[in-house]
Amino acid sequence: MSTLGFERHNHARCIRSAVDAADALCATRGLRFTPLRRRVLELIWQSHRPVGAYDLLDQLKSERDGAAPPTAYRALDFLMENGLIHRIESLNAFVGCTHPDAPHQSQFLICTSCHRVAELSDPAIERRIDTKASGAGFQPERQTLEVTGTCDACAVTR
Amino acid sequence: MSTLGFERHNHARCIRSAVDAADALCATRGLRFTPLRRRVLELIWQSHRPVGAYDLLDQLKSERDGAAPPTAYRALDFLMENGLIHRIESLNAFVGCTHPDAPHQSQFLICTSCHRVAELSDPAIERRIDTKASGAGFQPERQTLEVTGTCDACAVTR
DNA sequence: CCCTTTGTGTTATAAGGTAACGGACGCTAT
DNA sequence: ATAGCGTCCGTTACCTTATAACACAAAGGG
Repeated sequence: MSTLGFERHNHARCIRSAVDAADALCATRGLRFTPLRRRVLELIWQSHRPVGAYDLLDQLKSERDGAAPPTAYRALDFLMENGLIHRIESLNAFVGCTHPDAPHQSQFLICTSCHRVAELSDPAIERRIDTKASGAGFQPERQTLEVTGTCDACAVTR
Repeated sequence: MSTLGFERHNHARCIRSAVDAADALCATRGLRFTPLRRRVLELIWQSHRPVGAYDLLDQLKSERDGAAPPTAYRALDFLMENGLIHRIESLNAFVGCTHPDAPHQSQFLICTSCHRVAELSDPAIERRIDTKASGAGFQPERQTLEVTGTCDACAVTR
């Protein structure tokens, strides 16, 4: 199995399960998963590549009249606050979260060749960073880890 | 000693030594450390807080005629390429590198209260991330680790 | 059914970043 | 010394990303 693990997965199912999970999560927490928010989450899940807010906005514009930057950003804010998507800081872009139920820090492998992204999700690294920061007298709240490089699918192709 | 360790340091010396180090490094590598580049490095080192490109530009404008965005960005690019400054991705801002001689990944503690920043510089974490990524078949090239939270000086004050 | 809260439409503007071209300056080799 | 070349910087224009502020609509609780 390759790094980012996207070779043969059923992506339609992938999208559906992400949206279903979001649905359930919002129901549980009493959050309003409005049509706009749902649609934005679907659009983000169209691929495993991070999506820029304005790319998203272009799609929204073609679907609903009067979509403007705040239309996109407000939905993105909601999705981020509730852990349904992550922001890739080094790309100013957004990607679906693969396990929104379990709280976790942002850890990503980013392929500079195919631009796909995978969550690393390593609790050991997370703890280690936390310990190191705390040991220095710092109270850590949020971690952002972004590793750029080449995924093995792309490495083979070269 | 507190987290970010800035209580009683002589900041004038701090700036001077950073610029001297840059000077030496450029001499060694045959790079042109022009007045503009030197000045931008000095401005970035005015504090241990990350500086936005446009804040920098405002200062440049007051010092030299016709400073425009490319004036700032070109100098910033040079300084980054040569490891003299780091970019804080989550803030779209730049901060001086505390040890430009030793190649290392970007690791930062960022206080959301005083906005000061310190390099973590933990080779063990760096290696561990590298190992984990490689183990997943990914060829890592660059790491960005940014931890936001509260430094102990700010924690006490609350 | 009214009221409050939350979400969205709309306009405007702020903040961050790059492309492209021309001229100036500093090398090096003749 | 100077011609030629490469790098650096000035300059203009423009693009991308993000937020502020205000008005209206819709949802949900008494």
